[in-house]
Amino acid sequence: MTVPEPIPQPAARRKRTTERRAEIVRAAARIFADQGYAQVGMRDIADAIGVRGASLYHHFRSKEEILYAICLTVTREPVEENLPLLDAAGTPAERLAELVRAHVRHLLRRRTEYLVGLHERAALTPEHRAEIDGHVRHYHRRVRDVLAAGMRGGELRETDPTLAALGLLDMLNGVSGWIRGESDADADAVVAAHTALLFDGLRIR
Amino acid sequence: MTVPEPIPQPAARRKRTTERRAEIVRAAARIFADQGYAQVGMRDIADAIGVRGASLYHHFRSKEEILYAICLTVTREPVEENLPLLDAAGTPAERLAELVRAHVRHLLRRRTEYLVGLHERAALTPEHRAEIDGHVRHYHRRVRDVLAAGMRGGELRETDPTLAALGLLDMLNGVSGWIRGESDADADAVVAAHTALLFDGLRIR
DNA sequence: GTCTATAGCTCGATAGAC
DNA sequence: GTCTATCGAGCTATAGAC
Repeated sequence: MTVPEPIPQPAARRKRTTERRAEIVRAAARIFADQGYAQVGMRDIADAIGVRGASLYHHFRSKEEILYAICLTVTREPVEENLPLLDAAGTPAERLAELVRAHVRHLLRRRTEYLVGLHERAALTPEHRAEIDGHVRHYHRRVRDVLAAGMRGGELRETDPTLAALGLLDMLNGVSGWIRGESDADADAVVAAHTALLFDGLRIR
Repeated sequence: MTVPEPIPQPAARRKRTTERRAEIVRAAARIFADQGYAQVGMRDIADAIGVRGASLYHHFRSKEEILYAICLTVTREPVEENLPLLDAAGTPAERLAELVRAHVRHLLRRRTEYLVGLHERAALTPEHRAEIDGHVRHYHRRVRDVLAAGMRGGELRETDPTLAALGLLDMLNGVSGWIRGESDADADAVVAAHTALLFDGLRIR
């Protein structure tokens, strides 16, 4: 019998699809964050992981789909991972404080993705843009509703819950612009300061 | 005698340089905010004001110089117009509250410029980038110093003044992402809510 | 799964007439 | 100050070999 041996591919040339995808997204986020989405070419991303530009099209249909993957990381992931904390035990203020901690920790873990996902949404297709905006609005509404519940219960000061939720989330997302470090402890230093600022305010009374 | 009459140029074709510059900047900010700096071509900007692309190069040396002009509006202008309020009479908290009001009012007047200037700095040349970042850091330092003065004087709660200034400015600048309206009164509704949030906090004590 | 090669565009910027 | 015309560079994406 003459069944031909399978030709072994050079190991350096193969890589499992799923990890390659993640590698591309991570590299792209890094470069997009530094230079801006549209200034970056597919060749730049390919160079960063040691392949040719054309090879990226085996994993993503377009450059925009890479951006879409980054945006999902900073919108759908927080919805799935952080919002359940708002359904846990405790008062509204306690649950909100837990969300703040989880939000900043996630933000530090995915810092470059936040920098891109917060600033480059204009480059998404209308369909992707609509989905991403939907996640953002969902997150905001849940925060607003917990704020409103805390006000009804007498735990939080009466104010417009929509504006309060916008202010709170703007403050938290702005952290991605300047936070340094890697660990949850690095995040928690910011969490302590911002939680005190948000709940107790600047002024001594 | 046959002195030739000067040929009158069609009025629609002439426009004084300074107002043309402002017109270009305003149109560019609008389109950059909608579509992102790099997605927009010089032809798009030219179309919006009814000229050909080449004509823009009589007023600006490059597309980047238009972006630079926009960024100056949202960084140098606040330094020049808002920071003097921190030197006025009153306690640190009172002067800070005046700065918050002026900041949000300026932000609403130049809303599209803020959307661009906050998100597209990566596209500036290194020299322009350095100057813009310098204005931003200057503004932040002055806010931080007033916060620190308020803490020393016992008017404000003790906390890291650098983190507090970053949190405060992130909250204020985030307003550009969702505020609607035109007038100072529209701005002041947000100012009232955010000032209460920043100074008194969410929690009832 | 990655490669070479290139099609097909679009864009920023310039030259020179009016 | 604006125009027409165009250069040359750079880009995304595809075709097809390996």
